[in-house]
Amino acid sequence: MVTNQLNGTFDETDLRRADSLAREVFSDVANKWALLIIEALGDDTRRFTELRQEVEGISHKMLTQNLRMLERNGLVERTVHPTVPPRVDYTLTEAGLALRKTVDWMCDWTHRYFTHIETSRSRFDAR
Amino acid sequence: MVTNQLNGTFDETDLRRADSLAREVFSDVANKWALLIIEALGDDTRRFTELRQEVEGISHKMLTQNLRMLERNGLVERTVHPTVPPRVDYTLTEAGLALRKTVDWMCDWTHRYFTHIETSRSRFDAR
DNA sequence: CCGTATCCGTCTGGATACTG
DNA sequence: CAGTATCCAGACGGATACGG
Repeated sequence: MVTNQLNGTFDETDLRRADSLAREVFSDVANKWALLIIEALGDDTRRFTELRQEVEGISHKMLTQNLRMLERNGLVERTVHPTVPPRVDYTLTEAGLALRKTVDWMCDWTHRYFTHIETSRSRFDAR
Repeated sequence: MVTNQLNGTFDETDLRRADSLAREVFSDVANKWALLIIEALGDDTRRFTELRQEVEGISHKMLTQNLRMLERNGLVERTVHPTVPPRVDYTLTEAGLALRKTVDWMCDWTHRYFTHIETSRSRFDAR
């Protein structure tokens, strides 16, 4: 489980609280769109429509939904400019940036094991 | 996008192939159950039923499904012992172990930003 | 013990239309 | 431009049963 990384600075109930939260956040964040959005945000500030273009194949609905979720968990900051037409900027918070590092590593991994994956797939599919 | 990590040792078509594969693998792997299974496997060898217990809440079906997927992508090795009753062992491959490191980091992250996330959530939910 | 197949409700997620 | 609401097809995922 996700809790075997916990160090022992909490008491019993805190531990259980941390546990269930960790599990919740993990379920929230460990999904395709969320991670792709985080990756797309990078170090910059992005507008809604920019993100929509950069995260290929994402629908309007999924984008708002995931952005709300990321905002709720404190990974993304949303700033609304009261102009006409409205302009909304999204930026990664410090926590978001930290998580992005791990997403970067996942991307690295994908490319490092590119060949391995490809051959393993065709070997598997050959049955 | 996931491709901005590519270094230039491929030609045009290879690049596009690597791109779409990366995207595919990313979609496969970036899901709750897959990551929890990888985390549960750890450095050891696990049997089907052991995994079923360790990954809390996973159903029989989801476990087999994800294990097949991980096997196909070369993250998990499956060895069948021809005994009665049958015994099947699952182990992370080198690629799997490498990916597990990033999952570990994600878990670390969850705990490091525990407080931040919690306060951000209650702040958000207060509206 | 491990795996596959089937059934069937639930939820996801896309398309569309409408507000500020 | 950004966001919300509604509708609905199709995928997901759990329960169950059966086979090796």
